[in-house]
Formats: sequence, C-alpha cells, structure tokens
Amino acid sequence: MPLTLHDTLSRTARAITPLDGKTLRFYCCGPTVYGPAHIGNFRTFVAQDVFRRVIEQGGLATLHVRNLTDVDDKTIRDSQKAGQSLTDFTRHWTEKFHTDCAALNLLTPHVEPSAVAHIPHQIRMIETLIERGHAYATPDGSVYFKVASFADYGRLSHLEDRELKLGASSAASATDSDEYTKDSLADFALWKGKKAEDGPNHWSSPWGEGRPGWHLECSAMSLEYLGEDFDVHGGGVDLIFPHHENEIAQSCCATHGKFARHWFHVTHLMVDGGKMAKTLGNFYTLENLASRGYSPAEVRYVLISGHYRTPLNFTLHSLDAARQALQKMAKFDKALREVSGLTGDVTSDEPGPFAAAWETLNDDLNVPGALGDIFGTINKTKAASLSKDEATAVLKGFHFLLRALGLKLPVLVDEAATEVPADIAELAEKRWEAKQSKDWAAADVLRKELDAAGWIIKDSKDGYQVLRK
RNA sequence: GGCGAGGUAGCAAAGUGGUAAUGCACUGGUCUGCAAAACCGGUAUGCGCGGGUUCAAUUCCCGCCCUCGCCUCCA
Repeated sequence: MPLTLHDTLSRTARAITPLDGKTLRFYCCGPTVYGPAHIGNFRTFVAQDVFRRVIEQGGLATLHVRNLTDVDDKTIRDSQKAGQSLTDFTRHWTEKFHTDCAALNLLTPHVEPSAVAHIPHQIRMIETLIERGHAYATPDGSVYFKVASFADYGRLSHLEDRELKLGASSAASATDSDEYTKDSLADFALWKGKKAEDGPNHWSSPWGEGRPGWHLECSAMSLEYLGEDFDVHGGGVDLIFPHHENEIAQSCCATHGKFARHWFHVTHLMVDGGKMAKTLGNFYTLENLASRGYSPAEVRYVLISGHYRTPLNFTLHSLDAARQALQKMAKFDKALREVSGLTGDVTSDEPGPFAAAWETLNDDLNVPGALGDIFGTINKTKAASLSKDEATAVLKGFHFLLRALGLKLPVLVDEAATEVPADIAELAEKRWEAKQSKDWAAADVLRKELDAAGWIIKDSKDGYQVLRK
C-alpha cells in the first residue's frame, strides 16, 4: 500500500515511490538557528517525521536531509547583538533545537548539513549559473539570479500571471542601495557583497568578500547529498514563494536534473484562532509549555491531531485533551500487556487489527482520521476476553501504528510515583480506618478534606491509593 | 487586488451523492457504603449564508459572507 501524498506543484495526490526503487530521498528545509524554535516550526518538522515513519513502516529505506540555516541576515544580526561569534551563537541554538527535537521524538535526519560549512559548494553553483547565463555580478560584489532566464519561474507558486516585479514589499525595499543594482526587482541574490553591518562574517569569492544568499544553500546542499533528482522536498507553506520557487530556478538552471519530483508543504499552525505572536502572549515553545506542566509528547499529539494541509488551531485546552487521549491509549496498552504477558518494546511489521487506521494514514497522511480509527478499534476491543495470542496480535498492531505516528505512551497517572505529604497520608489513613469500621459519615468528611486539599482517594478491595486531583 | 487554504456539535477534528468517525468536556446507567476507575448508553434532523443540479447534497455547480496564509529572504 503505497503512501499517496498531495503534491503542491501538480495539486494532486500522487503515490510516493522512490526514483531508484528502494530508498526514498527527501530534503526538508530546516530551522534558522537564531532563537528557540516555536511549536509552529515544530508542526512542520513533526509532519515530516510522520511522513518518514510511514514510509519506513511501509518497508522502504529513507535518506532524509534537513539543513541548518546558520548564516543569513538574522543569525548575523543577532549574533552581533549578543556579542558572540556567528559560530558560537548558532551552535547554541542548534543544540537547543536538537534537544527539542529529541523531546518530540523526531527521528534524526541522516544528514544535517550546515549552510556555513558549504560555502564552496554554493560558490561553485553560482559560477555555473553565471557561465550558463542565468546569473550576473553587480559592481557592489553581489550576484543575482536572472529570473527572466528561467521560463518555468512561478510554476510552483502559480504566480506566473502575476507581475512579480510590482510586489508591494519590493517597492518598499527599492530604497535599499543594493536593490538598485539588480536588472529586475524579481531577481534575487545568490551572493551578497560585504557590508559593514555584517561585521566579520564574510567569505572570499570570485566576486570579492561577501556571503551566500539564503535560497542558494538548499540547492547546493540537496545537490551534494541527494543529487540532481530526488523524490520529495518539504517545508512550511510560507516557503513555497519565494524560497522553493527560487530553489527550483537555481537547481534546474545549474544542473540538467529536474530537482524535486514531489512537493510536500505543511500548513501553518494557528493559536487561539489567530496568528502566534509574542505581543499576543501566545508564542509557545516547548520550554514554556513545559513550565505550564505539558509534556513534549502531549505537544506532539496536538501537532499531529489536525491534517497537515488544514490550519490547526492550537489551544492549551487541546493539550489537556491530548493528555487524556494518551492516557486512554496507555490504559489500553496496559490491559493488553496483562493478557498477552508481553513486556518492554513491542515491534511488528504489520498493523493487524489496525489495518483501517494504517490505510487511512497512507491516504495523504490523514493522521486525525487514523487516530479516529485507532480509537474505534480500541473501543471495540475487550482485552479481558481475548486469548493470549489474540491480545499479542492486537498489541503488536497497536504498536505498529504508534511507531508510525511517533507516539510514546505516558506512564499511567495511577502508576506514577507520587510523593504524598505526611499530613495528607495521615488523613488518608484515618479515613481508611473509619471506612474499615463502617463509620461512613466520618469517612466522607475526611474524603472531603482531602478533596479540598487537592487529593483524591481511590479504593480497591484491599487498600487505597492517594492521587493528586 | 492576485494566488492558495479553510468555515462540521461546548472545544478540537475526520469524512461522505443517500441523511454525520474520533478525542476532550458534559450527561444517564451498571458497579461501589459513597466515590474513583472500568464498562454500557446519550448529546450536530445538522455540516458559514443564499440559490441551482439531482429521486437524494453537508458532500457537485454558481454567487455571497467570514477566517487564515503568501504576494522577495517567515516552518
């Protein structure tokens, strides 16, 4: 059952098959490492992670490349503001990014190339583009891509009918001195000549000291690690134009290949029904959600709970719902383990009773639909009435899906080690004694006291548990 | 203005030419001294609004309203 995925370029769902028949090669635009990534950034990376997991669970190998943008306007500006070298500054934020990725259970890309470490590759590509008449140098030491030289420009973003050079933003930036040197306002920078505000961040090139333009790094590094033609290229929807449009132009003009065969774009996350912004106080990172008591696993669940091409409205309440949903899964897992006797990691090559969910997942990565199917199967499965073999089969299928979604089950609330303060423990013990002597009135008073203090009592046949409310 | 995505129960979110998955929340019951947990149920005659096509539309077509994104360096 091959995965079908919507392709931005053709605007159709197409089966994902590897060009070489065995390894699916894909490139994802990674983060600009100049600050903490927010949950909106992670929606894209998590969606790409599910994509990779579904491909791998389906039996194919993958070659996943995701770059680090560690030389651009923002990294240069903010490193200087922080009084740090570009290297030290971006290393810090790269490490933070990796920590967050691990917390979200994201598989590590096979290659994670750094832009600043591939400047020679970028220079070589610029030389080729100039040789072929697709780029030109200007007196200030910059090099621009000549958009008019590439007939297909605008195909991905479907802006071919638009007068690109009349864009509002470029009109506003026309006062920028180096904009004057371009032949056309639509042309974009491949190499930026050295400027005073860049400080020590400049490199030698045939056109003098300077630094690479942003779009170029992805073309140069995908060529280096994936070749002229590869299977899938992904990123957030905001990258369709101009970033991916420019990548296509650079790569197709610098090589004889067709570049990416399939474009995979993830729609933006919304927060509380609108845009996430620091001024609105809804700018969330894993760190500040953790300080509110939410785990990365809960964040991941919320991020995958909407289809990747539909705007997802993130709220704190949705994190509460995710927590309960994960608890429900963990209880199901526990019940099956008790019957099957299985412990530790459970692996499987097939979805078993969860075939419907697996099929849904392979239909354009319909994660919310698959979650619905999973709960449907959970709800109709009576673990206690299954034989050991049956329970084993269900558990294996369940974990096949969990692995495809990258979900790790939480420790059940009942089983989490909870420190009970001495005074609470004392009240609970008194209540138990009252209950044993069938003094229901006294027992209820004590239960209410505990409840007011934020604790609940859970009785069983021969004892009780004190749990946080 | 152009291009794109979306408007489904209190919240979140799938889906379909034949009358609406799922999670949370709420709620009835079984169980329990009472609870909790668990289990069995209930909760949109309705899918932005108005037309049209059809035996039948939430699902197709047309128009409108609203939200969000992009329109040169934002995942």
